[in-house]
Amino acid sequence: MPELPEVETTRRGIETWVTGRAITALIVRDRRLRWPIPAGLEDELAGQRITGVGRRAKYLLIYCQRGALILHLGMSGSLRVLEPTTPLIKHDHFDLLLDSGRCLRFNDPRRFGSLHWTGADPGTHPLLRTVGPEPLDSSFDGEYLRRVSRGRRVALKNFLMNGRVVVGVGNIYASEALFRARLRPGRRAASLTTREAARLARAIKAVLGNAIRAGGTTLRDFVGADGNPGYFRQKLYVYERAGRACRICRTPIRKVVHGQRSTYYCPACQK
DNA sequence: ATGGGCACCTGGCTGC
DNA sequence: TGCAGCCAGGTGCCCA
Repeated sequence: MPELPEVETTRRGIETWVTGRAITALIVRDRRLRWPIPAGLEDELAGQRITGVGRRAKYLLIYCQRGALILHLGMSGSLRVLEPTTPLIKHDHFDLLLDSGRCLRFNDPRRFGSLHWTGADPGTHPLLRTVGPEPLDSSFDGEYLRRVSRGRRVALKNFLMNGRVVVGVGNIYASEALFRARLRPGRRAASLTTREAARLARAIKAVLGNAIRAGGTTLRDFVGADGNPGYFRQKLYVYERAGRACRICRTPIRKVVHGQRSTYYCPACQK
Protein backbone atom coordinates (compact mmCIF):
# COMPACT_ATOMS: atom_id res chain seq x y z
CA MET A 1 0.00 0.00 0.00
CA PRO A 2 1.85 2.95 1.25
CA GLU A 3 4.48 4.99 -0.41
CA LEU A 4 5.68 8.26 1.00
CA PRO A 5 2.43 10.21 0.43
CA GLU A 6 0.34 7.58 2.19
CA VAL A 7 2.72 7.42 5.15
CA GLU A 8 2.80 11.21 5.34
CA THR A 9 -1.00 11.29 5.19
CA THR A 10 -1.10 8.88 8.11
CA ARG A 11 1.48 10.93 10.00
CA ARG A 12 -0.55 14.11 9.63
CA GLY A 13 -3.72 12.26 10.51
CA ILE A 14 -2.47 10.96 13.84
CA GLU A 15 -0.24 13.87 14.84
CA THR A 16 -2.77 16.05 16.63
CA TRP A 17 -4.39 13.06 18.32
CA VAL A 18 -1.24 11.66 19.89
CA THR A 19 1.20 14.51 20.45
CA GLY A 20 1.42 15.34 24.15
CA ARG A 21 -0.62 12.30 25.16
CA ALA A 22 0.63 9.66 27.55
CA ILE A 23 0.53 5.99 26.55
CA THR A 24 -1.57 4.08 29.05
CA ALA A 25 -0.94 0.67 27.48
CA LEU A 26 0.18 -1.23 24.44
CA ILE A 27 -2.13 -4.15 23.72
CA VAL A 28 -0.60 -6.64 21.30
CA ARG A 29 -2.98 -9.14 19.73
CA ASP A 30 -0.73 -10.60 17.06
CA ARG A 31 3.03 -10.10 17.30
CA ARG A 32 3.64 -11.61 13.87
CA LEU A 33 4.76 -8.88 11.51
CA ARG A 34 7.75 -8.81 9.19
CA TRP A 35 9.71 -9.01 12.40
CA PRO A 36 7.91 -9.97 15.60
CA ILE A 37 6.84 -7.06 17.79
CA PRO A 38 9.60 -6.95 20.44
CA ALA A 39 8.86 -8.80 23.66
CA GLY A 40 8.54 -6.44 26.60
CA LEU A 41 7.59 -3.43 24.52
CA GLU A 42 4.38 -3.18 26.56
CA ASP A 43 6.38 -2.51 29.72
CA GLU A 44 8.72 -0.06 28.00
CA LEU A 45 5.88 2.07 26.64
CA ALA A 46 3.44 2.15 29.54
CA GLY A 47 3.37 5.61 31.06
CA GLN A 48 5.57 7.33 28.49
CA ARG A 49 4.40 10.55 26.92
CA ILE A 50 4.42 10.99 23.14
CA THR A 51 6.33 14.12 22.20
CA GLY A 52 5.77 14.17 18.44
CA VAL A 53 5.31 12.21 15.23
CA GLY A 54 7.83 12.22 12.41
CA ARG A 55 8.55 10.32 9.24
CA ARG A 56 11.76 9.10 7.64
CA ALA A 57 11.47 7.30 4.31
CA LYS A 58 8.31 5.20 4.64
CA TYR A 59 8.74 4.79 8.39
CA LEU A 60 6.55 6.59 10.88
CA LEU A 61 8.45 7.77 13.95
CA ILE A 62 6.49 8.16 17.15
CA TYR A 63 8.75 10.03 19.52
CA CYS A 64 8.39 9.23 23.19
CA GLN A 65 10.18 10.46 26.31
CA ARG A 66 12.74 7.64 26.36
CA GLY A 67 13.05 6.82 22.67
CA ALA A 68 10.94 6.30 19.57
CA LEU A 69 8.67 3.76 17.94
CA ILE A 70 9.60 3.00 14.34
CA LEU A 71 6.57 1.78 12.41
CA HIS A 72 6.37 0.57 8.83
CA LEU A 73 3.00 0.03 7.14
CA GLY A 74 4.37 -2.53 4.68
CA MET A 75 2.09 -3.18 1.71
CA SER A 76 -1.24 -3.38 3.46
CA GLY A 77 -0.89 -1.70 6.86
CA SER A 78 -3.05 1.08 8.21
CA LEU A 79 -3.00 3.02 11.45
CA ARG A 80 -6.24 4.57 12.62
CA VAL A 81 -7.38 6.72 15.51
CA LEU A 82 -10.33 4.95 17.13
CA GLU A 83 -12.31 4.49 20.28
CA PRO A 84 -10.80 1.43 21.99
CA THR A 85 -14.24 -0.14 22.06
CA THR A 86 -14.44 -0.24 18.25
CA PRO A 87 -14.99 -3.91 17.36
CA LEU A 88 -11.88 -5.76 16.28
CA ILE A 89 -11.53 -7.02 12.75
CA LYS A 90 -9.22 -9.59 11.20
CA HIS A 91 -5.53 -8.63 11.23
CA ASP A 92 -5.74 -6.03 13.98
CA HIS A 93 -2.22 -6.39 15.41
CA PHE A 94 -2.02 -3.87 18.22
CA ASP A 95 -3.65 -0.95 20.01
CA LEU A 96 -1.72 1.91 21.54
CA LEU A 97 -4.02 3.24 24.24
CA LEU A 98 -3.79 6.93 25.08
CA ASP A 99 -4.75 8.88 28.20
CA SER A 100 -7.23 10.81 26.06
CA GLY A 101 -9.35 7.69 25.89
CA ARG A 102 -8.56 7.10 22.20
CA CYS A 103 -6.30 4.51 20.69
CA LEU A 104 -4.11 4.00 17.66
CA ARG A 105 -5.01 0.67 16.08
CA PHE A 106 -2.71 -1.03 13.58
CA ASN A 107 -4.14 -3.45 11.04
CA ASP A 108 -2.00 -5.30 8.51
CA PRO A 109 -3.35 -8.30 6.55
CA ARG A 110 -0.15 -9.16 4.71
CA ARG A 111 2.14 -8.66 7.71
CA PHE A 112 4.86 -6.88 5.76
CA GLY A 113 4.71 -4.04 8.26
CA SER A 114 6.89 -3.83 11.35
CA LEU A 115 7.23 -2.16 14.73
CA HIS A 116 10.57 -1.41 16.34
CA TRP A 117 11.65 0.50 19.42
CA THR A 118 14.84 2.48 19.78
CA GLY A 119 16.18 4.30 22.80
CA ALA A 120 18.43 6.36 20.55
CA ASP A 121 18.05 8.67 17.57
CA PRO A 122 15.95 6.66 15.06
CA GLY A 123 18.24 7.89 12.29
CA THR A 124 20.97 5.67 13.71
CA HIS A 125 18.77 2.56 13.67
CA PRO A 126 20.06 -0.12 11.25
CA LEU A 127 16.90 0.15 9.15
CA LEU A 128 17.37 3.89 8.65
CA ARG A 129 21.10 4.44 8.88
CA THR A 130 21.83 3.67 5.24
CA VAL A 131 18.86 5.23 3.48
CA GLY A 132 19.11 8.02 0.94
CA PRO A 133 17.80 11.59 1.02
CA GLU A 134 14.19 12.66 1.45
CA PRO A 135 12.79 13.60 -1.96
CA LEU A 136 11.06 16.69 -0.62
CA ASP A 137 14.23 18.06 0.99
CA SER A 138 16.06 20.84 -0.82
CA SER A 139 19.21 18.69 -0.83
CA PHE A 140 17.46 16.38 -3.29
CA ASP A 141 17.74 18.03 -6.69
CA GLY A 142 18.85 17.47 -10.26
CA GLU A 143 22.47 17.94 -9.43
CA TYR A 144 22.30 15.18 -6.83
CA LEU A 145 20.45 12.80 -9.18
CA ARG A 146 22.88 13.46 -11.98
CA ARG A 147 25.86 12.80 -9.71
CA VAL A 148 24.62 9.53 -8.20
CA SER A 149 23.39 8.16 -11.51
CA ARG A 150 26.87 8.24 -13.14
CA GLY A 151 27.94 4.78 -14.21
CA ARG A 152 24.68 3.15 -13.14
CA ARG A 153 23.35 0.68 -15.70
CA VAL A 154 20.03 -0.03 -13.96
CA ALA A 155 16.74 1.07 -15.48
CA LEU A 156 15.66 4.50 -14.31
CA LYS A 157 12.54 3.00 -12.75
CA ASN A 158 14.55 0.66 -10.53
CA PHE A 159 17.02 3.41 -9.79
CA LEU A 160 14.25 5.60 -8.38
CA MET A 161 12.87 2.77 -6.29
CA ASN A 162 16.26 2.15 -4.70
CA GLY A 163 16.05 3.57 -1.18
CA ARG A 164 19.74 4.34 -1.14
CA VAL A 165 19.25 6.72 -4.04
CA VAL A 166 16.11 8.41 -2.74
CA VAL A 167 13.47 7.25 -0.27
CA GLY A 168 9.71 7.12 -0.49
CA VAL A 169 9.29 6.51 -4.22
CA GLY A 170 7.49 3.21 -4.70
CA ASN A 171 5.90 1.47 -7.62
CA ILE A 172 3.08 3.94 -8.28
CA TYR A 173 5.01 7.16 -7.99
CA ALA A 174 8.08 5.92 -9.87
CA SER A 175 5.93 5.41 -12.97
CA GLU A 176 4.06 8.67 -12.41
CA ALA A 177 7.21 10.74 -11.86
CA LEU A 178 8.87 9.32 -14.98
CA PHE A 179 5.77 10.17 -17.00
CA ARG A 180 5.78 13.71 -15.66
CA ALA A 181 9.49 14.03 -16.48
CA ARG A 182 8.83 12.57 -19.98
CA LEU A 183 11.47 9.86 -19.47
CA ARG A 184 11.21 6.19 -20.42
CA PRO A 185 11.35 3.90 -17.37
CA GLY A 186 13.67 1.44 -19.10
CA ARG A 187 16.44 3.91 -19.83
CA ARG A 188 19.71 3.38 -18.06
CA ALA A 189 20.19 5.74 -15.14
CA ALA A 190 23.59 6.71 -16.52
CA SER A 191 21.96 8.17 -19.63
CA LEU A 192 20.40 11.07 -17.67
CA THR A 193 21.55 14.43 -18.93
CA THR A 194 21.87 17.38 -16.59
CA ARG A 195 18.61 18.85 -17.84
CA GLU A 196 16.77 15.53 -17.58
CA ALA A 197 18.02 14.97 -14.05
CA ALA A 198 16.70 18.39 -13.05
CA ARG A 199 13.36 17.62 -14.70
CA LEU A 200 13.15 14.28 -12.93
CA ALA A 201 13.90 15.72 -9.49
CA ARG A 202 11.23 18.37 -10.03
CA ALA A 203 8.75 15.75 -11.25
CA ILE A 204 9.29 13.56 -8.20
CA LYS A 205 8.69 16.48 -5.85
CA ALA A 206 5.59 17.58 -7.75
CA VAL A 207 4.01 14.12 -7.93
CA LEU A 208 4.65 13.33 -4.27
CA GLY A 209 3.52 16.79 -3.17
CA ASN A 210 0.31 16.58 -5.16
CA ALA A 211 -0.38 13.08 -3.83
CA ILE A 212 0.07 14.24 -0.24
CA ARG A 213 -2.37 17.08 -0.90
CA ALA A 214 -4.89 14.52 -2.17
CA GLY A 215 -4.48 12.35 0.93
CA GLY A 216 -2.51 9.66 -0.91
CA THR A 217 -3.52 7.03 -3.44
CA THR A 218 -6.02 4.31 -2.59
CA LEU A 219 -5.86 1.44 -5.06
CA ARG A 220 -7.52 -1.17 -2.90
CA ASP A 221 -7.28 -0.80 0.84
CA PHE A 222 -5.32 2.27 1.95
CA VAL A 223 -7.07 4.43 4.51
CA GLY A 224 -5.67 7.33 6.51
CA ALA A 225 -5.95 7.79 10.26
CA ASP A 226 -9.56 8.92 9.88
CA GLY A 227 -10.49 5.82 7.90
CA ASN A 228 -10.94 7.71 4.64
CA PRO A 229 -9.27 6.71 1.36
CA GLY A 230 -6.87 8.94 -0.60
CA TYR A 231 -8.01 10.66 -3.75
CA PHE A 232 -4.87 10.77 -5.88
CA ARG A 233 -5.92 7.73 -7.87
CA GLN A 234 -8.08 9.96 -10.04
CA LYS A 235 -4.99 11.96 -10.89
CA LEU A 236 -2.78 9.08 -11.98
CA TYR A 237 -1.58 9.46 -15.58
CA VAL A 238 -0.19 6.00 -16.24
CA TYR A 239 -0.33 3.64 -13.25
CA GLU A 240 -2.80 0.79 -13.86
CA ARG A 241 -3.90 2.47 -17.10
CA ALA A 242 -2.45 -0.03 -19.59
CA GLY A 243 -4.26 0.11 -22.94
CA ARG A 244 -6.11 3.30 -22.04
CA ALA A 245 -5.47 6.58 -23.83
CA CYS A 246 -2.67 8.81 -22.58
CA ARG A 247 -4.23 11.84 -20.94
CA ILE A 248 -1.90 14.09 -22.89
CA CYS A 249 -1.64 12.58 -26.38
CA ARG A 250 -4.24 9.75 -26.49
CA THR A 251 -1.63 7.09 -27.35
CA PRO A 252 -2.39 3.81 -25.52
CA ILE A 253 -0.45 3.45 -22.25
CA ARG A 254 1.92 0.49 -22.17
CA LYS A 255 2.71 -1.91 -19.36
CA VAL A 256 6.08 -3.61 -19.00
CA VAL A 257 7.79 -5.39 -16.12
CA HIS A 258 10.96 -4.14 -14.44
CA GLY A 259 12.40 -6.13 -11.57
CA GLN A 260 9.18 -8.15 -11.26
CA ARG A 261 7.09 -4.99 -10.81
CA SER A 262 4.58 -3.58 -13.26
CA THR A 263 5.66 -0.37 -14.93
CA TYR A 264 3.49 1.94 -17.01
CA TYR A 265 4.45 4.57 -19.54
CA CYS A 266 3.35 6.46 -22.61
CA PRO A 267 5.48 5.43 -25.61
CA ALA A 268 4.86 8.78 -27.28
CA CYS A 269 5.32 11.25 -24.43
CA GLN A 270 8.30 9.55 -22.80
CA LYS A 271 11.74 9.40 -24.43
C1' DA B 1 29.96 -2.18 -5.64
C1' DT B 2 26.20 -3.40 -8.54
C1' DG B 3 22.16 -5.62 -10.15
C1' DG B 4 18.92 -9.20 -10.16
C1' DG B 5 15.96 -12.42 -8.00
C1' DC B 6 13.66 -14.38 -3.99
C1' DA B 7 11.17 -14.49 0.10
C1' DC B 8 7.97 -13.03 3.41
C1' DC B 9 2.11 -12.96 3.71
C1' DT B 10 -3.17 -12.62 2.79
C1' DG B 11 -6.92 -11.58 -0.13
C1' DG B 12 -9.26 -10.47 -4.31
C1' DC B 13 -10.04 -11.37 -8.89
C1' DT B 14 -10.10 -14.29 -13.25
C1' DG B 15 -10.86 -18.16 -15.83
C1' DC B 16 -11.70 -22.97 -16.25
C1' DT C 1 -19.68 -23.30 -6.70
C1' DG C 2 -14.91 -24.57 -6.35
C1' DC C 3 -10.39 -24.16 -7.09
C1' DA C 4 -5.93 -23.03 -9.19
C1' DG C 5 -3.30 -19.35 -10.68
C1' DC C 6 -1.98 -14.75 -10.76
C1' DC C 7 -1.48 -10.22 -8.98
C1' DA C 8 -1.00 -6.44 -5.44
C1' DG C 9 1.26 -0.06 -2.82
C1' DG C 10 7.78 -2.90 0.30
C1' DT C 11 12.28 -4.19 1.18
C1' DG C 12 16.03 -7.05 3.44
C1' DC C 13 18.87 -10.53 2.05
C1' DC C 14 21.45 -13.72 -0.88
C1' DC C 15 24.05 -14.70 -4.88
C1' DA C 16 26.71 -13.96 -9.20
